[in-house]
Amino acid sequence: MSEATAKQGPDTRARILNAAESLFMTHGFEATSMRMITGQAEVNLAAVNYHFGSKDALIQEVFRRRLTELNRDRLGALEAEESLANGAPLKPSKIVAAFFGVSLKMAADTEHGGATFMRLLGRTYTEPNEFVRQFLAEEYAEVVQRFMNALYRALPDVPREEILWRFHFMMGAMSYAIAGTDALKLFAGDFDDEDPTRLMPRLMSFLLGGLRAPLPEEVIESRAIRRDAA
Amino acid sequence: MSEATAKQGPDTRARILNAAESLFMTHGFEATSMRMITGQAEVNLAAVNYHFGSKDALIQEVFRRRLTELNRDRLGALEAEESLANGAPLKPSKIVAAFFGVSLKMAADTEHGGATFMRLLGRTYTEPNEFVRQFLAEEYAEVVQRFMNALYRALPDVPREEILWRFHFMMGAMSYAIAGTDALKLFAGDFDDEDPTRLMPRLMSFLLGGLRAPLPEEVIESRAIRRDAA
DNA sequence: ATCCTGTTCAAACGTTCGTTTGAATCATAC
DNA sequence: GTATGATTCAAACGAACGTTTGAACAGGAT
Repeated sequence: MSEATAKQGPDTRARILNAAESLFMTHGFEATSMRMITGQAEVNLAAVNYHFGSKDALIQEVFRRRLTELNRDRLGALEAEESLANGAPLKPSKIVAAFFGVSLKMAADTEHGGATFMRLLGRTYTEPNEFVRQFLAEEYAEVVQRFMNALYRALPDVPREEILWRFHFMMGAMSYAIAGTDALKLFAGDFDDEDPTRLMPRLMSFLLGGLRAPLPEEVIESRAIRRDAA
Repeated sequence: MSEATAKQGPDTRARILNAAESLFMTHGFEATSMRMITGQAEVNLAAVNYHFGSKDALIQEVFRRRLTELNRDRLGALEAEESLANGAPLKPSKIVAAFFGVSLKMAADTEHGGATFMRLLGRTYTEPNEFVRQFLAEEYAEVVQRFMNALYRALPDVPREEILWRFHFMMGAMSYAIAGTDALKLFAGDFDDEDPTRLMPRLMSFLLGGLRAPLPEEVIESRAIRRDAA
């Protein structure tokens, strides 16, 4: 063979990744067996270990494939705003829109499995599995750092710790929004699924409202004291 | 034996429930084996099946034990506010504080395992396991209905669908806030764990900011149109 | 002392898991 | 054609899983 990959009909590797992605979302990592994956992908049981080495390595590859693209798009959106701003601090709404807009865009892509992946990702932030968490942390490190710095510049009067927390809250709201309607139906059985494109403005309003909310009294007080001391 | 329960040293049932709760949080349901549970609880392997019937039934009991108390407290807090209000609609902040305040209070109780449970619960809203979701839905139905109705009364001008979404977002933010610092460290390695009692005011500011945020333009427009038609 | 009932215990059950193996199959290079 | 290296395949591996079993043990009532 010439090099790296290739052969057989509709590429075995991709078939496995797609089947795994979808099954992981439906059943979770542990509850998804190799036999379920290879069955749905219509490949031989041994194919996973041949192409990826192990089940754990397959899980990593499922995330790597998508996260690379997702985080590249997020950084791209941020940099586009930054070059528009010409060195001035960005508006918080632009920063939030860059990060979460890209996420929701992938979540809306039902054609190429983006929606499936984002729901899987939302679940995985709280995943107990140690090495999955470790891997996510590494993949996210740079992007989060960049966005946090943009927010620090945009909100110089808000304590950094407070911004960090609120970013955390925003991630939670988004994850639920995407992981989704399932959980919503959990609250209201009569809930209509309706047009998912309306999610973006809804979520954005909520996130910005939360981000710009008045600081809790404790924080205001402690800052006032610190200012007095200075 | 007289009736229901009892015998042996430090109650076998409770030992199993505590061990299971803690292990489920650390490893997830599927990755936690009966042998791990009975090992940590220092009881015989067969004790789980004897006392609970099956692993699935044990999972249910772990949740039932805590959720019954949690939802009773939530309803209690809501009713206390309602009786204070004397029939007038409650302020949204009071409603939100009743629901999420009780949650955070349990999350702050590290003495009796409340913290462990709340982190487990946060993870479980997005749990793939079908019957766990089904069970959660049943346990939550009444409480959520009551709180939603209170919010409908408190915010008569906001479309009910919008309130439902925002409640959903709030649940997400809270879950992340509790499930927690783990995920936060995922974003910022240098993050200090610090005083968890400060979480409550932080989260409450964010939630209320989000809940009271201006409606997205789409919604405002569609309401204006509807009003014109009327 | 005897029986009864609730509980514990060690051992085993059958099933399913992730992984490994070695032969079969295929496309290309010579 | 024949050799070569990549891929597929059916079958098996040992380990771990949730559950069941039947005997052992406990305390209270008769």
